[in-house]
This record gives sequence, structure tokens and C-alpha cells, in this order.
Amino acid sequence: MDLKDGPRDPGANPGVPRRRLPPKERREQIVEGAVAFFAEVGLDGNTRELAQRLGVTQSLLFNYFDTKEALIEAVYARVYLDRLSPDWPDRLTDRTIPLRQRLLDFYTEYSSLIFERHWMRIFMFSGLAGAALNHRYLEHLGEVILRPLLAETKALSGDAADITMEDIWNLHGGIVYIGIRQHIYRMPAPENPEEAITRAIDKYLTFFQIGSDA
Amino acid sequence: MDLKDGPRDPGANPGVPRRRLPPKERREQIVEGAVAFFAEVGLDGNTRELAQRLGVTQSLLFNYFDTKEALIEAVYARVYLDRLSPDWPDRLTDRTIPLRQRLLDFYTEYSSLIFERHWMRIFMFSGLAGAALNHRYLEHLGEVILRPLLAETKALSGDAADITMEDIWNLHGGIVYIGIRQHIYRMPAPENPEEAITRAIDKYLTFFQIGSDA
DNA sequence: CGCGCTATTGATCATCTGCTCATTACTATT
DNA sequence: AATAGTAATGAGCAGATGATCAATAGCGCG
Repeated sequence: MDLKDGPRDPGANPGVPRRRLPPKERREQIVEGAVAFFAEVGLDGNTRELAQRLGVTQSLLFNYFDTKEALIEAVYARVYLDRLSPDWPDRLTDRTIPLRQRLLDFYTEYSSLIFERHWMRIFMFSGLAGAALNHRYLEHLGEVILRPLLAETKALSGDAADITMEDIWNLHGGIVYIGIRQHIYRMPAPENPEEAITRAIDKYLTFFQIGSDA
Repeated sequence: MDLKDGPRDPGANPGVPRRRLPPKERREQIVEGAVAFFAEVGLDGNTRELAQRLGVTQSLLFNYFDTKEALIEAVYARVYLDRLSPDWPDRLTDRTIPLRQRLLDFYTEYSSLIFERHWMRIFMFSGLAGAALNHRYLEHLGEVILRPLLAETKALSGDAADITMEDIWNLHGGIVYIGIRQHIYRMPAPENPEEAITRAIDKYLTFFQIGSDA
């Protein structure tokens, strides 16, 4: 099978818009493709295969990124950034809205953002690799989302049970685990997780004796 | 730095018992080392570095395993096998013991088995790689542990709430997430997770209106 | 003690992989 | 239509990596 048409086989990807994109666009395309590629095969995936999927030469990648490492950093940035909307801290502490509703709103939106194969897998790969961004993300999540949630819960709970961060992490982990099952382990999981999320939240609130009206 | 003593530098690992082990023992040592090594650096870790850590030549590895793939299979087997004690199905359904106690017993023992860095990381790496054993393990867990737990809970719960497998997975995920935070993300987590596990179980039982005596 | 078996080694191969760079050819501009 | 600027290519290097195999040397046995 010796293709002779067009510029010599740019990666067996016929029908894809050809060469000479504006640099910004090309860079964008590469990052996009790299996210999908590395999410699938892991961060050790090789640049030749990535290039082939993009329908582009491998050397082109190094016109846009000095090293593979730099490309992976761009992938991290793409995947991690803007995943936590900055207005959540305010919305989660808005006591004009029942806590249950705030929790439902947050986890419904958050899960729709992160229960996505590319994100889940890049996050896990980078976590296993000990990437600094992973640590920072989790610390940020803890401080900006979970710790305020602890305060909100404490404010409403009878102080019989002294709630700790571990209780919040348990709520969070139980929900996130849905996405892990689905995208990391590729096991069946509810395609629409809203009901499971609702149950998790109600289980949480019930234990800390918070009525659904509070 | 040219070592001249002993058989030529077997990997800069002085003081370690030397050469010519009985094959069974050597094989054991290699698998053990491979578990630790791959758990740390991932399944793409290279055989030369592994050999060096073992204080052994790289070629020796291929006397015991035909391919790197075969070695990794041995690692999987070592890590996955005997992780789920076969008597748990019986113990979890032993209604002479309160369900709360059964759950506490199970998750205390189970967490002490799996909240271990090597296991957690190999499990995650193999899950991401789509290893068949990973699937089988999770299906097995679901059928042999979690599904019976669903039945036990249903038997005791007021049938107001219809419990589903998702509720069980939520309990399970919330607990397992402790180990994920600790060993995958290397974030701080309670060194003794028993209290968090107890809370998770009580939260679960409370929601389904099961008294601590049942 | 000497010998034979075999666990272990060291050198080496073929391929893979990140990366470089001189050359090519697409496209905007005139 | 000709040209200049540069996006993209393709050949190729150096080092890494899985795997092979003949040679070596530790150890049990007579």
C-alpha cells in the first residue's frame, strides 16, 4: 500500500485539513490531540504515534514544544485549568440557599466537568507521576471547597457530632469514585450520576442531622 | 570509581547476599523487587534500573521471565492474589453478628490489606492499562462482597428506601478513597483510618435506618 | 579435591525514542 | 505571476531499551 497522491503520507490520515495552519491553531490542535492521546495510553506514549494520529510529522511537534516534557506541561495546563470555577467558594457559603441545594448544585456541576474520560485519566496519570499540579489542585480543592463545606456543615449541625475534614473527604470520595470506576477502571457506572450524587449528599446530611430545609 | 572487589559490580548494591540463589528463591526476589519498582515508577519502568536495584544483571531477569510482559504478569499475580479472603462472603452474611460489626470487621481488615502503597499503585497502574485482572478483581469484589452487602442491608432496612448497588459502591468508594489520597496522590490522610471507616459505616447505616444493634 | 551442572554474567543486537536541522513547499503579499 | 517568509517535512543522530547467547564461575556431589 504505497500512497503516491498528495504530499507524502502525512500519517495515514486522509481527508483531514492539510498543512500550514496558523501557528496558534496548530499548537491548539496538537495540545488537544495530546490530551486525548496521553489520556488513553499514558504519559509515556511516544511522540511518533501521537504525530501519526494528528496526521503530522513527529518533528513538527518539536517546532511547537521544545521537549516532550513541555508538551506534557501544556497538556496538564489544558486539563487542570479552569476546572474549579472561582465563584464556588462564594456560592457554597451563600446561606440564603439551603445547604442541600448548594451541595447538589456544586456536585452536579462539578461531576459534569470531571466525569470525563480525558480529565479523569490525565488526572490519575499525573497523580501517579507525582506532578506538582496534581498536589496543588487537591490542596486547592481542599482549602477552597471542602474546608468551607466543613464550616457550613458545622454551622448547621447539632454539635453532638464533631465533624472533621475526613467526613468531607468521605462525601467527596464517594462521589468521585463513580468517575473512577467509569473512566479509570472502565467498569459500568450510572451514565447519569445525579441520583447517586443526591443519595450521597442526603446520606451525608442525614448523618449530621441536617434537615433538607436547612 | 572502579570497584575491583568481588564479582564485577553487580549493580552498586554492596552488602547484599551475592549470587547463585536457588531458582525459586531468585524468582521470588525478582518478583518482590519488581512489585516495589513498578509500583513506584509505573509499568513502563525499564528492566535495567530494576536489575540494578536488585543488584543483579539485566539479562538475568530474562532467564526467569521470557519477556517483560511475563514479568509484569507475575507482578499482577503477586499483587492481586489472595487479597480477598475467601471466607468473607460467609462472614458478611452471618446474621448472628450485627451488620454494623460485620461491616466494621470487613473494612478494618480489608483496608489494612489494601491501604499499602505497592498494592494501591500497582492496582491503579494496571487499571489504567486496562489489565484483565483488574476488571476481574472488581467484578469479583462486586459479586462476592458488595452484592451480598446489598442483600444484607435490604434485609434489615425499612423498605422505604430502595437501596441499590450504587449505594454500596458509594460506601465502598468513600472508604477506598482514603487509600487513593494517601498512596496515589501522596496527600496526607489519617494514618489510622479506623475512625474514618467507622464514621463512613455509621453514616451508611443511619441513612438506611438500621440501628447499631441490628 | 576436583568435577560437572547450571545460575549468572557481559557483550551485543535490533529496534525504539526524543530531538535536531537542512531542505521543501504552502500561502500571503505585491 | 513572482517572491519572500515560514510552516512543515524527512532524513538521521545518540542514547535508551527489550531481548539473545556464548562464556564464566559458584556450589553441591562424588
